[in-house]
Amino acid sequence: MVSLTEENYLKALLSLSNEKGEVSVNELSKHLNIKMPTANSMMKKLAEKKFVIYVSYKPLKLTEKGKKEAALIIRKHRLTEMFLVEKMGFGWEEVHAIAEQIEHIHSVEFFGKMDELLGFPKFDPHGSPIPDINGKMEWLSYQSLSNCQAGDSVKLAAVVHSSDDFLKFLNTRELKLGTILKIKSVEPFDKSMTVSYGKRNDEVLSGLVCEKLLVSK
Amino acid sequence: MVSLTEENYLKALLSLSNEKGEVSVNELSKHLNIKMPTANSMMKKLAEKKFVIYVSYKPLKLTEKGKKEAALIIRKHRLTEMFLVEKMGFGWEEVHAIAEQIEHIHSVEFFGKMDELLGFPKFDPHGSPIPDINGKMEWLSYQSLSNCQAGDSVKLAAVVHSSDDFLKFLNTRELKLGTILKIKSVEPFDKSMTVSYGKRNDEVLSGLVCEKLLVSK
DNA sequence: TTCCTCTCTTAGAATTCACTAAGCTTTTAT
DNA sequence: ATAAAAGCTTAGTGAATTCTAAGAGAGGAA
Repeated sequence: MVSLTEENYLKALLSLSNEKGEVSVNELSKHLNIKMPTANSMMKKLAEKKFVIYVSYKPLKLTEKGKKEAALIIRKHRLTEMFLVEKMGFGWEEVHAIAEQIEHIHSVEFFGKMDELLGFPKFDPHGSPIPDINGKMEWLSYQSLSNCQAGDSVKLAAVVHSSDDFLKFLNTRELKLGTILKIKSVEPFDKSMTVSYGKRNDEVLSGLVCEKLLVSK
Repeated sequence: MVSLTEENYLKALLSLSNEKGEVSVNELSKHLNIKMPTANSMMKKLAEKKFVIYVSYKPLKLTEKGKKEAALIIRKHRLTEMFLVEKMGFGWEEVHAIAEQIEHIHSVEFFGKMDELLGFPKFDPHGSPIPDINGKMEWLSYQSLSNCQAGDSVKLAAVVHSSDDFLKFLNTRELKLGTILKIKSVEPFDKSMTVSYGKRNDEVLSGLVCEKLLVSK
């Protein structure tokens, strides 16, 4: 049995996992807005339950069991986001907070039905991959728009760490997943880019925005 | 702020309210599967929050504030049940357990959208009335099938205390809300009834079943 | 190397919500 | 009317999750 609180810790651990799959207690506690000692004792608890490998003064690692558990929660979150957008008419900037709650619902049938009604989607409304029922997730091979050059023509495939405000900003610029961006120029000073897409010509995107846009060629 | 636990107590109090609007601590604790002292101390807490009128050794009463709060939770529950049946393809016997969890989601927009997509339904899949956004609920004027007589022709309008098993039983007999029942005879000994409806003639319904079927004329 | 700082851990306490045991009040039955 | 039964309350406990305060370890700078 995994409590709601434990689920949130597991999800955070997976999101924060770097290439090494390691997360510091410090990072974790900041991400969850809790104090370090709280995170620390929870890690001992999750270690007892074999979700986490905990060694004093060492970074945290999810076990395979922990990764799967976390991926299944992320699956529920992303399926929900997709359902809210596709079947209920919400905007992509509105769904995170609701999915954050619904991801904790215990009902295989409920999420199975969502999956089916959506036609077994592979990605959520923000372009993030939806793990399958076994917790397997395709890792994205997208790159940041920041790493592209003038002259490149790329497709907007996903957004990262998408806050509501950032998504609303993208709405005002009519930037949606699938949009083809032609990079006119890159300003070396602040990494801002001038791009054209759809009916819009020579829109300027700040370096910060470009970093958060993931594209494929 | 009302916790998930408090919400469950409030909902139970409203469901158990009799004509007088009174509920005993004993009833409450049995209904929620908790021990009496636990219910008792929660009642003191809810009394402090002005949801309940608590007087030692006297039955419990919801305040107007408490009734509204409870009705809004029941609203979320019943809207969810309707959504699961109408928009997601669940059977009426499958939705209670899921709605029991989703009713605690905090999002006005989420339930507003459900309501809209459903066309502002007045009743849930079991025939129970859905309270409006202000917590106002139309009280049903239906009567139990048990109170009808041979010769009566009535419409199945709702089911009470509908356990999954009871609803599955109704499925096997093709008994749905809206079905017109013609009462052929009533067995005085055990109150069982012989009824005809749709393509079925002379089906026998036990007294227990008849009690749980609410009908209109 | 030694010290400073950042990070991590331990200890102790608060809150919420559950329990058992035992005492008190009200109702019911004789 | 009184005793037994049923229901209600108080008191003390425990688990889960959070916190603050303070001590312990690790890494970098001089």
